[in-house]
Amino acid sequence: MYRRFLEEARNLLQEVLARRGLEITATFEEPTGDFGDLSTPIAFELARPLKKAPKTIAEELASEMKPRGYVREVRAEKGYVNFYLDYMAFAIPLLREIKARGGDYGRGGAGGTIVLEHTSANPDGPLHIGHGRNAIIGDTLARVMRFAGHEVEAQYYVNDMGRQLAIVVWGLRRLGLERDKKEDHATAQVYIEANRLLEEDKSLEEEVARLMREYEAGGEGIKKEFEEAARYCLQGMVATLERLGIRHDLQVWESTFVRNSSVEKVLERLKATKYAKEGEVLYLDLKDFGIEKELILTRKDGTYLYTTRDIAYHIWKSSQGRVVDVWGADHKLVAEQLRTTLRILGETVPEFIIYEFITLPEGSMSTRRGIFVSLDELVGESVERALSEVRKRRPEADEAFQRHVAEKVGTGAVRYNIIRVAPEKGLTFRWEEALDFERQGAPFIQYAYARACRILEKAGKEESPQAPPSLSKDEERLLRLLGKFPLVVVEAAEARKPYLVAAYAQELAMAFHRFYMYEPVLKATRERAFRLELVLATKIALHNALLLLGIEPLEAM
RNA sequence: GCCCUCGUAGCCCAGCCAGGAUAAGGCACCGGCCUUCUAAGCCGGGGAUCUCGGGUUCAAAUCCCGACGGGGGCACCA
Repeated sequence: MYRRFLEEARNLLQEVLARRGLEITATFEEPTGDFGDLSTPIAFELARPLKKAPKTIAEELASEMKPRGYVREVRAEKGYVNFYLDYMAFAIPLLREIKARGGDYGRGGAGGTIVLEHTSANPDGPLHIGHGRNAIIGDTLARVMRFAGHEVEAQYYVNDMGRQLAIVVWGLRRLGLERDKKEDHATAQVYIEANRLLEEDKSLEEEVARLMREYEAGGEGIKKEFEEAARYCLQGMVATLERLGIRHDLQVWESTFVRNSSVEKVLERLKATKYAKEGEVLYLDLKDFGIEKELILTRKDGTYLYTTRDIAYHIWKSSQGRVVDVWGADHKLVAEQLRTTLRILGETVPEFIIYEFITLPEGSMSTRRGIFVSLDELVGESVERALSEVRKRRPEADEAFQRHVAEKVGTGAVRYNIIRVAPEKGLTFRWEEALDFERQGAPFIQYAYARACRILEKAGKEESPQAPPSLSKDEERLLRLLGKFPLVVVEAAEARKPYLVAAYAQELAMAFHRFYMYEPVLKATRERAFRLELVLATKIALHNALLLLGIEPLEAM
C-alpha cells in the first residue's frame, strides 16, 4: 500500500523529467518536519545544467505534476519537491489489507535458502553477554529473514576439536564435576581451574596436546569422553538460549568434517592451488589478496587447525544456499581469510555480520579466567527487576500472572537492549543501564500492544468501518508507520540489519501511545468504528514486529 | 609498529553505505497531565563547536586525506 504511494510519486517525477528530456534518476528521502511524506532535492541537482534557481525549477516541476492515486498533492517548498500522501484514500484499503493478512502482514516473498550460523560458542562454560549479542543478532536476523520469505536454517557450530574442550576433558579427569550446578556453569568451574593448573605447570600442556591428537585420531573411548563433555555443557547453554526464545535448527559438530574426511579433501584441493606453501607446516599465502598474514592449515604434528575445519564446514554449507555468519570482531581477519580461500576454490563466499565486543567497565571478558557476566545472570536479574515492577504496578493480580509478565518483560528487555544498537558499535556493559527499562525499551512496546488489546477486548462486536470526516496528525502518523512495516522487513532482511525492526517497533509504539492519549476510541461516536480498525491494525503490526524481535506480545501487563 | 573499526548533548543511541530544508529519539534534570480505553503512558522546558584539522561540492554528521582517542586483530588458539 505504502509502496504504491512511493512508486506513484517516483513515476510522477520521472514522467515530468522525461518529458523535458532529462535523463536523471531522482533521489528521495523522508523529510523531517512538516514537509510532506516524501521529498526530493532534485531541483538542486538540476540547477547547474538548467542554469536556473532550484526554487524556480522545483516550482515548475511541481506545477506540472497532476496528483493521482495516493499522491494528494505535490508542492515546491524551499527548492524541494514534496509529495503529500492522500491519507483519506489510503486509510481504508490499508486497514483492510492489514486485517486480512493478520499474522502475515509484512511477510515477503523473497525465497531462496539461507544457512545462518550464529552463537557457536565453545562448550567450555556458560554463554556470557558477549555470546548473547551474537545469539540475539543471529536469532533476530533468522526471524526477520524467514518473515521476508527466505528459507532459513539456523546452525550452531560446535567446536569440539579445539583446545578449549580438550582442557575441559583434561580437567574433568583430574577434578570431577559438581553435579548439582547448571551444566554449563559446572563445566566453567572445571575449565577455569584446569586453566589455572596448566598455567602453574607448563609441562602439563603436553597432556592436553595429546588429548587433542587422540580425539582427532578418533578412538571410540576418547570420542565418547569428548562428546559427553561437550553435550553436557551444551545442555546448559541451550537452556539459556531457550529462555530467550532462541532456537537453532541444527547443531553441527566440527569433528564431522574430520571424520568424513572432507577436511582432507579440502586440503588436497588447496594444495593444488598456487597459494599453498608447504614447509614445516602447510599454509596459504594470501598476499596477492592483500592479506599479509598467512593462513596456517596444519600444525607441525600434522593435526588440523580450527580454520582448516571451518573451510570444510563452509563448503558443506555452500551446497545448501546462501551462507551468513554472525561472528565477533575478533574474527575479522579469519573471516577475510576464509572468504578469500573460498573464492580461490570457487565456492560460495559467506556473508558476515561482524559485531563488536561487549566489555565490562573493568575490561574485556574471559571465560578462561572466570571474568564474565553470564547471560543467565543478566536474564535472572532482569526478570527479578521486572517482577518487582509488576508487583508495584499490578498488586491485585495473582502470582502466576505477575511471574508470567515478569518473565516476558525481563527477557524481552534483554533482547531489546542488545539488538537496538548497531553491531559495529562496541558496548560497555553496565548493570544500571541493562536493568533500566527505559522508555525506548521492550516494555514500552509491549505496553502499547497490551493497551491495544485492552481497547479491542472492551469494544466487543466489530462494526464496519468507514473513513472518518477527517484524520488527526496522530492518526496519519500511525497510518504511515503501519504502511511502512513491509518495507522495513525487506530492508532489515536484505541489508542484514535486524536492529531496524527494533527502531521501527519503538516508533510505532510511540505513535500509538500518543494516539491513545489524544484520540478516544471507545468513547468516540462517528470515528469509533474507524479508530477500532486502526487499533486492530496497530495491534497486528506490533504483534508481528515483536515476534520478529523474539519478544513476547503480552495481552495484559 | 602495521591493519580493521568506532568517536553525534552529563550518559546511551539514530541518521553516514545511496551528501540536501530547523541533527531523530531515550536516560538523567526542571515543570505539567490519572472523575475519560491499564500513568511500564502523554505534553512542555533547558541541554549538540556532529572528536579535531584540511579537502571535494551549489550543499558535508554523511564522501576523501591526515591527526587524536576507545575497541579489536596481527598464535602451529578458537
